[in-house]
Amino acid sequence: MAATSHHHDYPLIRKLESIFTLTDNERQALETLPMQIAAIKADQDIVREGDRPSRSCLILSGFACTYKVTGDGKRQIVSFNLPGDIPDLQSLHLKVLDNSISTISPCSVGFIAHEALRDIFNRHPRIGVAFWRETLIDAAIFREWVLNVGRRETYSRMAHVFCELLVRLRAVGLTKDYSCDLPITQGEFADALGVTNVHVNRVVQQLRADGLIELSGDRLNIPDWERLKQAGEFDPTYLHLEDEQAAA
Amino acid sequence: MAATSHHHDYPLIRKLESIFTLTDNERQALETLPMQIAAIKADQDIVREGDRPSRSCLILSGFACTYKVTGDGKRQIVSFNLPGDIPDLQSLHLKVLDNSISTISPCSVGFIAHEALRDIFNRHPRIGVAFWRETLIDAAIFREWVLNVGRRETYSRMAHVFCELLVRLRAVGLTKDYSCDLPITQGEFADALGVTNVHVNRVVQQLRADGLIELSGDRLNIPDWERLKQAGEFDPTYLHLEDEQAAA
DNA sequence: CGAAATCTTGAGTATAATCAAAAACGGTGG
DNA sequence: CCACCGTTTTTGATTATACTCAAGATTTCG
Repeated sequence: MAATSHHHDYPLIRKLESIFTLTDNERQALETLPMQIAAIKADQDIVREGDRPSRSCLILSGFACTYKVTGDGKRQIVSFNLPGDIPDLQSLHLKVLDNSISTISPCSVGFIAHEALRDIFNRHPRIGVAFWRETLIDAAIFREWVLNVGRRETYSRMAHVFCELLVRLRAVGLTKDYSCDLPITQGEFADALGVTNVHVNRVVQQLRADGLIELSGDRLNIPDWERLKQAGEFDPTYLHLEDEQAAA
Repeated sequence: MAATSHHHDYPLIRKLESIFTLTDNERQALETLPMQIAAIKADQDIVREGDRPSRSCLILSGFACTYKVTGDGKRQIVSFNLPGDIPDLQSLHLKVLDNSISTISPCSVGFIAHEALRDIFNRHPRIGVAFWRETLIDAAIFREWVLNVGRRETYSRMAHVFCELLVRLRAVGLTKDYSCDLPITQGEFADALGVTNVHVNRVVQQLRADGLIELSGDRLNIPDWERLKQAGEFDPTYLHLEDEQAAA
């Protein structure tokens, strides 16, 4: 299930290009970044809290999540990881992982050795800065997540998460208008929002009844973006998308 | 109230030295990092959400916090900022601030121009990495905060915050055994934990009654560290302190 | 000393959790 | 294609946790 590959990763390069124009050298360095590609089934841990990885994982396709667990086994998802994300990039500088990362749907994942990352950062400092920036955006998402979980009621909280997911998916080209694939169960949303699956279900039904979302199976459609944004108090500034289009 | 200064900042240098040994050159560069020092009263914003700062602030003394606000004015503190912290270091690479930073107690703050930071990182790449690492630890603290707010009941949540504060203060030499100054009101804890001040009060009383904390005025003492740790499920791994002493 | 902020207490209410079970869905193998 | 199984979604009834509102006590600070 694993192969070494030297090839593009479009979602990642797309994200970087929204910040600055890559030189040919930089682009080529990224395209040939050595990467071990693996297909991973749904609901499998990619890395676990306590690991001391010597590589980081780039999500090539599929949905994953970063999570932590309390002593009595309650899971808290602290962010969803989408194609183009490198959810454990921090392990480059922090020896021990303080969170686990699991797939939500089947994923294709590229493992990049820390050595290769240090090497490309040395040779292309702007790429290093761009990757630092990515970790800063992750932190911004965590901050917003704290606000969401700490201070918004569940109705608004759910609306907010749907908005974030749509905007982030659009930034990597995985939406069609206001629709996207969303293989996230209500139980997983519960773990992300810090509530129970029963409660998520009731709130989802309200959102549906209010005409803010259409959610069935793996598919999300947002019939009224403005009202959903308003319900979730969603302001995409914290995602730091340079592309005004993507943020709108 | 502002003066330009070229001098040490012990808490910051101390934090960096816990990661690796500074060369004389590196140490000197840090000690002479140009910095505008300002004394700021309690409960003043240092920077505000939406700002586009051209400098970052280093907390030299006093307590501050990073916070965000919901549409209806509810505040969520996403982390406490202690001496040695640079809570808006991210503004070096993210143009727009997505959070505000306010003092909690009177603070001495050093403003460092982004230009000066870029310069020192160019000349001393290891310092750049060390600062990147600091932002990654901030992110780790946010993750733990999400878990705390999302999945722990208030009793445990409070215990956890007291543990985190003590360990972080110890790392910068601001504790004496298991005591420290803690100029944080119950209302501020409420904003940090996502509950009301009334509820914080009731839980603090329980923690006191159970002999886990002694809290009066600006002073915290922890009579039974082991039990408090247990109550808060506190594991300091996420703080990524290299110094085993500090983490214990 | 006096004003303002902070902490404390109480009573009633709202939000969400828990427990339990039924319905719907999705994928699998015969 | 259909029957079956496990998962996910849905519903209902009860309970727990934390909020709201309001007022009083205490502390802090000028």
